[in-house]
Amino acid sequence: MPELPEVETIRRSLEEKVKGKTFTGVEIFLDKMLKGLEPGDLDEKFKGKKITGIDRRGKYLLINLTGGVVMVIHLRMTGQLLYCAPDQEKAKHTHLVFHLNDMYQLRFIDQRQFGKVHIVSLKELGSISGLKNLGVEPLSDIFTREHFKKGLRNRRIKIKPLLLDQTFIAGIGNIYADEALFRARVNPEQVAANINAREAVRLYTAIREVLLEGVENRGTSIKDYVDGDGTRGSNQNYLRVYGREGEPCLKCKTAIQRKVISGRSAHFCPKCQKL
DNA sequence: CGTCGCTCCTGGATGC
DNA sequence: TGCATCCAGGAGCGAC
Repeated sequence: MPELPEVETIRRSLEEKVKGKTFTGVEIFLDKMLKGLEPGDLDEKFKGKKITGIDRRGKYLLINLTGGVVMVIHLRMTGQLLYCAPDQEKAKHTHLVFHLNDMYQLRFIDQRQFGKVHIVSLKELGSISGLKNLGVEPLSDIFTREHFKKGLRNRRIKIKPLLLDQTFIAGIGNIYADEALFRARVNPEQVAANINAREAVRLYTAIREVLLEGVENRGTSIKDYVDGDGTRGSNQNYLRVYGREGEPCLKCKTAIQRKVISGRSAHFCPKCQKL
């Protein structure tokens, strides 16, 4: 579910609520969702730690605590992280409840149970392989046209699965990949190395645009996604290809196609995005 | 190393 | 209505 714009929206909405607050305890309803916190290190690693800020890397949320402790959270497909009043009814699939000293709670909810919360010391951060191997942040200054063009060189993989590869670029998921490819008029099955300079620049620009607009619209809420306050985003109203199979292309009226590429559904206009 | 297919789950939509 | 099947926004893992 949540891709870069959604995770960034959650980060912003949560940070203003919990920054400066202190954790007082945790309730664990499903063991496997929480990693790195044994009953023995509850006090040392968690209780009494104050939240100093929240960062984002790719689709990971990093909640920084005093004492060099970090909560690393990945929401995968259906995860939610909600700041809740204590009397708010517990939603189905609430697996972890973190208690704060303002009596409010940070709740981790995840229908499909693919998400994960790690509580680690700074020196253990490197043991989270997905985080360690993340690629460039697409909205940062070091992600340049040249950086992107270079990354395509010699890659025999199709461009769509490459965009989804988090070690290539961090934070793009299925929705924004399809939207970026449509705007750049690049076919999702195009082999990365065969993308020419002009197309590469278009795709580079499109990636930044769709992600930035996604953040401005506070994320894409198709099914489960809400921010830290439980508020839905509005970017689903502006999607041009994702979820529009059979509907007319907004540019040429050709029916949008859906095709499984590398195990993921890709949505594209067969006329505007010729191979 | 690069690429691909399978897998972890629940539940909503669809088909018979 | 009941039941089976397919599908979903992600990514780690083993196989080749």
